[in-house]
Amino acid sequence: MQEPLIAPDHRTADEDDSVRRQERSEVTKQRILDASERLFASKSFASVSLREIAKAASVGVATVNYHLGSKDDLLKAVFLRRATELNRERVALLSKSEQSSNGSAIPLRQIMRALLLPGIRWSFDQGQRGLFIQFMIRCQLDPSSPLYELFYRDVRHLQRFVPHLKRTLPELDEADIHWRLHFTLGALHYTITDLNRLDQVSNGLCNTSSMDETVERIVTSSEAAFRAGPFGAC
Amino acid sequence: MQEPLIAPDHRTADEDDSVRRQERSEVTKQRILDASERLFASKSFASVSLREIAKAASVGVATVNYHLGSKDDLLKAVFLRRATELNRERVALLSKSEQSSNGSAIPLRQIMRALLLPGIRWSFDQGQRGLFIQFMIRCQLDPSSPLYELFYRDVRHLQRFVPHLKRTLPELDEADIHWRLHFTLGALHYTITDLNRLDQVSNGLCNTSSMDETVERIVTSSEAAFRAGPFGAC
DNA sequence: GTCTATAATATGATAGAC
DNA sequence: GTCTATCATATTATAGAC
Repeated sequence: MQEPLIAPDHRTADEDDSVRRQERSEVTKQRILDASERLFASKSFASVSLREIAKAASVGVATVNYHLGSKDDLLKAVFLRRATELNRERVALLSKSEQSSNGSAIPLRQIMRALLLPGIRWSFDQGQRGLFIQFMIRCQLDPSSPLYELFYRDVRHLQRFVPHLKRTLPELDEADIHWRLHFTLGALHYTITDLNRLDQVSNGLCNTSSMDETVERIVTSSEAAFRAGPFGAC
Repeated sequence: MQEPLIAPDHRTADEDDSVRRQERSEVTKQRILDASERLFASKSFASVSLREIAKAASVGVATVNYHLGSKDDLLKAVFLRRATELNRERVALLSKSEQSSNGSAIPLRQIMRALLLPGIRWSFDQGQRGLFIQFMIRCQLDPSSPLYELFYRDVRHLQRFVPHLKRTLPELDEADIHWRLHFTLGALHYTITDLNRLDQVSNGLCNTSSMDETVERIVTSSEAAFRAGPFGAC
């Protein structure tokens, strides 16, 4: 796993060979993960076969097993390769806003943007990130996926948003905030996985191809939902 | 398929037998559909096997095929048994509001309730309806399900809401309305399929066991999102 | 490391007895 | 109508050659 600590100029010809082979191996592994990500994004976990994956990655079936173990392990590897990255982006945006507000409450719009922008941005990515985020959200709703439980543990980064929302909206209690956070995430997930349906329902009236417009629209909508005063008072 | 038009008292003993057998057959078919609904609600389409279904319905594998045909046909039958019912409920609530408002615009809260109440109500149903709505939403997001395309055609009942929203909120243009309808449906779907996650994230702080509270909260939140003024103007 | 070949098992669908 | 038995096929996983 670890690169040997010997300086390159002290390597023998055999050692050089070994390093080159390791690099080639890593490339193959990533190619398998890429192919898996692509397939899992467009089909449910159970309906993708290892043979399909092997074919898409241009390797033999055994190579998949060699690098990534069982099918369940493969799925976890696909997930783990990028999962934390998204949450890190969210929290990074939140921290940046925290710093620039110099000790006073973060404006609601900035909190919403930190929560929503990374997911939307990834979903508009034409490359692997766009595929990944679809795969990720689909797995969350697929109870037959081995990741299902994993998601339920991954809630800490969301909880980081709560104290900031409380401070910015002191008239809301914590339950209010959690409920609206939930509805906001619903809008986000539906937007990421099913923007085509909006196209369909609206007969192409909505411009779903602009990332900036999509972000501004969902941020505006979510902000308004949060501003709706405490629950009992209406 | 059709019940014979002969009056019961003119039936021979053989005909009575035939009718009884038909009824028993229908019961078996419904039992298979119930079992399928239950399994598809908790696992993805591809990961449920016909053998599991047969076992759950206490029939042989061949009986499933006899009554429902192929696996794809079975899924469609499970779907069709209840699919239109939900949309009918929505449109019925909308029509009722239309009548009671006597020619003037329907209050926004009533429109939201017509859109959201049936789905939430079904999801709180302890029986088969609660299972069905989970199955339905999951299939919508599962591109390997044979129903995937079907959903994209099923948009007319949603479009019925648009003119009413336009009339109630004349400051919004049609694109605004479609976008917010989209976000509202996202919140709804996420609430139906993943209310447990809210429990988890909020550490049990939110009372997710009350249907009335859930409805009022999502209606309040969606109403506020629709009231957020036209998109360009903020 | 990567392949081909194969083992062990599971699946959807159907034939045929009752 | 419903069952058991079976077909043809597909699957995951692994053994063994190179």
